[in-house]
Amino acid sequence: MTFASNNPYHHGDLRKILINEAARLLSQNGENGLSMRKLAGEIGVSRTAPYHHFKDKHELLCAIAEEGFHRFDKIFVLDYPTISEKDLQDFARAYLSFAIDSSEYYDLMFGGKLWKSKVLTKTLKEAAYACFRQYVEQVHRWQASRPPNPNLDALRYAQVTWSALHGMSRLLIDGIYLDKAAMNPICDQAGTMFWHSLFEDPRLPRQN
Amino acid sequence: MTFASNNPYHHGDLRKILINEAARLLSQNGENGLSMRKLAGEIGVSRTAPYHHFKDKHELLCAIAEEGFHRFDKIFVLDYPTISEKDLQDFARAYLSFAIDSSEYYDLMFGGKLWKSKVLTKTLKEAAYACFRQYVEQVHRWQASRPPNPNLDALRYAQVTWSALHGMSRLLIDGIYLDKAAMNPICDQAGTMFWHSLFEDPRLPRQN
DNA sequence: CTTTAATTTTGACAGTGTCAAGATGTACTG
DNA sequence: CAGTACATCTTGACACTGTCAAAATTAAAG
Repeated sequence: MTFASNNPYHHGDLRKILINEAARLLSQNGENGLSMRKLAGEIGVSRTAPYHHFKDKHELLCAIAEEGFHRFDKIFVLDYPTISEKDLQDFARAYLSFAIDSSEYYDLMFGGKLWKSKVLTKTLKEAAYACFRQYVEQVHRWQASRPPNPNLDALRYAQVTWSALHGMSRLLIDGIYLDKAAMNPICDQAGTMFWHSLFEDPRLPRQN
Repeated sequence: MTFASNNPYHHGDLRKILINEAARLLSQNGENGLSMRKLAGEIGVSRTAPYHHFKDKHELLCAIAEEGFHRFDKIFVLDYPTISEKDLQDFARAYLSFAIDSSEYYDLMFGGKLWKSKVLTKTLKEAAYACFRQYVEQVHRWQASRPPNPNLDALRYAQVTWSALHGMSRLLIDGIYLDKAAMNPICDQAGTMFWHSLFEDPRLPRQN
């Protein structure tokens, strides 16, 4: 008889403990502060114990990233009845706030370290793509809330605006070119650009 | 008397050889394919020989990144007499082409690995910031070539558009959300957005 | 209780970055 | 030329990493 609802392991639910502790070490000591051995030591278990719950260090990181995506996609459920320029600026702020406040998660979720390997966990891939799909749908809803710009391909728009948010996040997190103190005006600028591309009036004369 | 113009070392100019070979290993075997020991072995020198030319592995990587920036900023010298929408799209293509074709350089130049450490080589910092300054000046020239949008802050605009290019590069290189086959339409979309924000006519009625 | 399977540990291996001491070669000084 | 000073390279060592194989421990099933 198991001694708790679902504790089929010696150590309680070691898998979950590993993920939590790993995430803690990660956000405390950064990328290089997390090693399999230190993680095991911190929990009080032998060096190779984690390998019975995760094939790899890679697989552990995938699990953490997946958890990150589940937290992240709460950002995309804000569908206002009608969208304003300020709403887009606030959306940018929300995206960047997550990226900065949970930068260790963000690094994992959108870092080449995981993605370049091409062997992402199936569940992680799903979580990641669900996030983007949700955003594309959001764009469709935004488009529908006003007389739409017929020249706008929603997918391309989603890709470019996401890229901008991602680029801003990366530059801010890594401390390249962008200063965290300037986050608000940058978000304003981005939101404004997003806004005008969404609803740009096609009857205007093109200037080129 | 030295036996060549500037060969004060036993091994020829080992420093330069190290940088070149390191860059080669990097673009051939990727980030993890470059270790100090393998690098030394490949050149045919002992494991710690490189440490007399670079204090750190970090410092070696800084040197490579610096070289990358010097190649990179050739992209920003294209100042057309007058700028068109297509020019901006082509500029985006040029940026992404460099990022993708020299992705190992790009990873170093704009990767958290170096920047997060906060101890960048002085020369690398200068090269990196010179690149961005050059772009800001480019934006000023673009603005001057037409009746400018008075609502536009050139610095903010440069930051956001660079972020977009950087984000697109990252997503493409890492294989997240963006597909390399779709690079052209994505660049078109980005260039169009950049264009309309640059010269948006302030006399138009805002729709919000 | 015995068998089976799940879980953890110990020991080992190859690889990493980097330091300290010594060896070797090069360049300048008398 | 001799001898000293310095730059460069090598050898040996240390602590750390991810991960495998085999043995030991514990829980579950028959």
